[in-house]
Amino acid sequence: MKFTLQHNDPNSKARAGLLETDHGPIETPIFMPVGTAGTVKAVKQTELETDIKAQIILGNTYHLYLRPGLNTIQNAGGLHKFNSWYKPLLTDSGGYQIFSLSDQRKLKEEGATFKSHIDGSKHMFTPENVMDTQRIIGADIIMAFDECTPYPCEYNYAKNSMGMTHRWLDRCIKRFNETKPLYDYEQVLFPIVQGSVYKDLRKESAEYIASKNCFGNAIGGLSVGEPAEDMYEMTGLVCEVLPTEKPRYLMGVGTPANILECIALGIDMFDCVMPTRNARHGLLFTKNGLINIRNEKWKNDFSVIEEDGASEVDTRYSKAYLRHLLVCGEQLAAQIASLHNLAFYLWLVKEARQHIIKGTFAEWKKEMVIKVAQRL
RNA sequence: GGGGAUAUACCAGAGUGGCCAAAUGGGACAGACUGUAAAUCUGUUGACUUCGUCUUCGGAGGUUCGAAUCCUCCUGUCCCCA
Repeated sequence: MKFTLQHNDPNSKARAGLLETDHGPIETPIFMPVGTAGTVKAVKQTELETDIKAQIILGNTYHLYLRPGLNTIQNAGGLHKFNSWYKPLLTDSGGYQIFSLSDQRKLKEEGATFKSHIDGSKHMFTPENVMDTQRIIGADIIMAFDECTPYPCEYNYAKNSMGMTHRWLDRCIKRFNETKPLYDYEQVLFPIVQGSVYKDLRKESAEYIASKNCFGNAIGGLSVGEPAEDMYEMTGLVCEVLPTEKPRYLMGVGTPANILECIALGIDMFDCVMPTRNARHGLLFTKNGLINIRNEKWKNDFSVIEEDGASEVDTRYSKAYLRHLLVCGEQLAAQIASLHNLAFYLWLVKEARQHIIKGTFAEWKKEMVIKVAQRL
């Protein structure tokens, strides 16, 4: 695997790069659609390739481990073969589920014990078995096992948690280095910076993570409810510390404006459920702002979803029709809206990349962050 | 023609003397959603300027300190028997 920095924006920390994997190239900055259970909800793989032009998607260790289970994934020959997605894959480690399923798990130095959200059965995740599991799933990029701290988070809790995440990282790296890919392509490990919203912790964590010299680095524990200003401050601070020549992945972010702001701070990779989940709930992202397509005002608006939209669905269907489908609870609504939102997100980062290459990113971004946050 | 049942807010449907501006569903209208326990969740849904006040439970009248609830008549709907 190889990461090449291609351009630096003259007026910000934004950069354009190329990440080359055995499953194909990824042009950064990039947005990675979330496909937790081996599927980007409501979107077919064909559509991911042709309509959305996704270059990499996510999977989740916790969910895939519980269902269908590792035997099935291994028998399939890994997740790429199982879900017929032959472009790059990234798996999250289950660290986020320590946060989101916090009432169903217990944390110890050894690892985390979970009660399955599906059947209540008990399971233990350790840095070692999470590495093994991600070998079996076979994502191109795998994530270290960490604790994603909640917000707000007491300083002492954040500090102790960060310490454990660091110790877990050492164990992840050890296990990762002791094992080999099960399939015939390379896998790389990204460690995760933690430290909540505390500058000294973030700096310490970033330095620790950087010292491990992994292929790329991630920032976690943000976009969990803190003010956007805190998220930007922490991201900026961490990007100052993380090595320039390696890809930086900001986990779980975010809104279109969040993404643009963080590209400007030097982030290369993003993922977020927002475009897909909000699509299913009727919120559309467009280059001119947000549309709650369920609102009555679209009932008789037969204009297309987005005139110069990035997806085929944008000019094929009217707002009134998509609203109708959503109000009726029709599955096609989720499909159209998800295609639209994801295509917009991919368009956004592609556009950002082109502006970085042209050197016009900063001014373009300034206008866009306002436009995309407007309510239509 | 005879007998019986029923009428409640946008719809369905509880409520059978005060705790009822009226349960619960649905619908409608709005909001939330950031490494997905989410095709989920929350709020509003008689009027007025909040506390509160006023007008509502087919219609008209009556009983009562007090009525969606009891009585009388009227109107509508449904069922059974001829």
